Amino acid sequence: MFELKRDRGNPVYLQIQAQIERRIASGALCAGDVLPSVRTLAKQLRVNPNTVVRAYRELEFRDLVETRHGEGTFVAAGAEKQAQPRALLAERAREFVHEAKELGLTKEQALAAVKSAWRSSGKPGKSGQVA
Amino acid sequence: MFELKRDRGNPVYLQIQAQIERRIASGALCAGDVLPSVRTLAKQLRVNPNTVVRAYRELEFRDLVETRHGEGTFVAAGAEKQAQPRALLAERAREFVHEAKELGLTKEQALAAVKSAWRSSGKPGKSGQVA
Amino acid sequence: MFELKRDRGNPVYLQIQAQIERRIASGALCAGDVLPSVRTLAKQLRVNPNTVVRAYRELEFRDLVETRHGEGTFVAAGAEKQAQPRALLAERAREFVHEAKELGLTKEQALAAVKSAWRSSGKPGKSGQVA
Amino acid sequence: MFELKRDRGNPVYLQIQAQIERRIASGALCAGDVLPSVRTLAKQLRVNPNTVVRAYRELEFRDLVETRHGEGTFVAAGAEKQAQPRALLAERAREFVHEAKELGLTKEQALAAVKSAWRSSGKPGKSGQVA
DNA sequence: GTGGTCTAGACCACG
DNA sequence: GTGGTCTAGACCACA
Repeated sequence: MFELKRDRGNPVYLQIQAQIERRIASGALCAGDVLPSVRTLAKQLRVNPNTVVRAYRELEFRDLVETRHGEGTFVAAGAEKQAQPRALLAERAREFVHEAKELGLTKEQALAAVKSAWRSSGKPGKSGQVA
Repeated sequence: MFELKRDRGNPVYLQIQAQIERRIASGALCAGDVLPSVRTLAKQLRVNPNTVVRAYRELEFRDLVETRHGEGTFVAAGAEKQAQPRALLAERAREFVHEAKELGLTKEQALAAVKSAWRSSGKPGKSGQVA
Repeated sequence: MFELKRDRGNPVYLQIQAQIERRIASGALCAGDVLPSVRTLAKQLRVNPNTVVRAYRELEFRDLVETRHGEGTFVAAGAEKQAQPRALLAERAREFVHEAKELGLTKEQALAAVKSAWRSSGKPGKSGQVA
Repeated sequence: MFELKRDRGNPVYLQIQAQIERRIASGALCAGDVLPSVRTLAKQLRVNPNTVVRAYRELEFRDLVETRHGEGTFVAAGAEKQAQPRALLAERAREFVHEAKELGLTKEQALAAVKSAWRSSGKPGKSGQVA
């Protein structure tokens, strides 16, 4: 379900945070849904539980999730209002465009790269539900 | 000339490296061109000279630049062969697409985001062939 | 300078946070002042550095302090506006009164306890500067 | 009858313990009185019964209450001698004063805060002698 | 030197 | 079982 890139300059806990945020934004995770338990996710990602804890804590700080002691971590009510798909994507699009320009590519070339990547990428999970 | 984002999990020296690499790929920097001196660039970016040194050192290790003692740092001959615009962009496009799908967006929405970002982005620097 | 109580149900990192917040509120710490370095404070309090890091991070999240990588942790500009002495004390006063009432004490007895504690407590640090 | 604050670093079972202790100290609970049953209190506080059990167990360990199998939990004879209102309050007063000083407040300001909190606080429960 | 991230593993609180 | 706090100690990024 989750995927991590273990490279320099891409803290694991931020990757976890970002993925959860995107799933909330897409509606794949809805208010009230349980997140995987800290230990479960840690095991799944082959990561230290503390790293997951940290990701969850920051999401809680931002009111995207809430934790109930002894029960688990849940998507907070109203979380979908804070995690807007368009806004999250716009930022990434900006970065992508910036780099494409620095590489001296034309708009067409950049778009072609996206289309190509879209084709070769597998079908998304249940996020396909968004029209 | 250079731009830095000072946020968590985005090492400055990697950003410097990446920007230089992209300029080499785009042809904005050609074999034999001088890079700004360590001190100059450090001052310009308001960064510790050691950070620039580190970026240059790794570029040298990858044979993209070469330092000539007492003269400066130059783009290496053949650097453009190692820094392929398409390859560099493809990786970013993949990431972009992956996130867009996680956000539950359609291909059209993703492309629209790129087009929009392209429009609202300023003209590139001296990155040549972009009209 | 700092004091910790190591008892159940009083997380160390929260105590550190609270003390720093109170010093900002009192003016003992002003915008721009450096906090003790993570390692220094950890050693002073005989606590694990990570515990201090955690306290500092949450303060940063609340914009009470800001960290400059490689330089240190500083009191943020405008921090004094967020840390209001009266507000911080009012909450504690409420708790104190609640417990005093539960103990069946009169207002006079409660006030007497505070006066007595005030007398037997040492002079404060430089927080005495506030009139 | 009981009130809980569900925040970080304020174990529920300790809050229960402390409240019972204060009521014993105040005379609101006398030797021989029955405490609410574990299940009743658990339901009332919307807490897991085990948490109440734990609070009662520690009170029993300190000889403030005693459990009679099949009958319930009772305030122990002589409990009032161990739970002294003044002593319990003195500790809290010390903490309160310490924080007030750290906040740079004067004695008068601290006392005013207590008086104000006293006024705005509701009448206590059955804690007797408070007018 | 500074702060940042991560691991391994212990012990506590709660259901 | 769940999450929360803390430790000891490693390695990285930055000044």
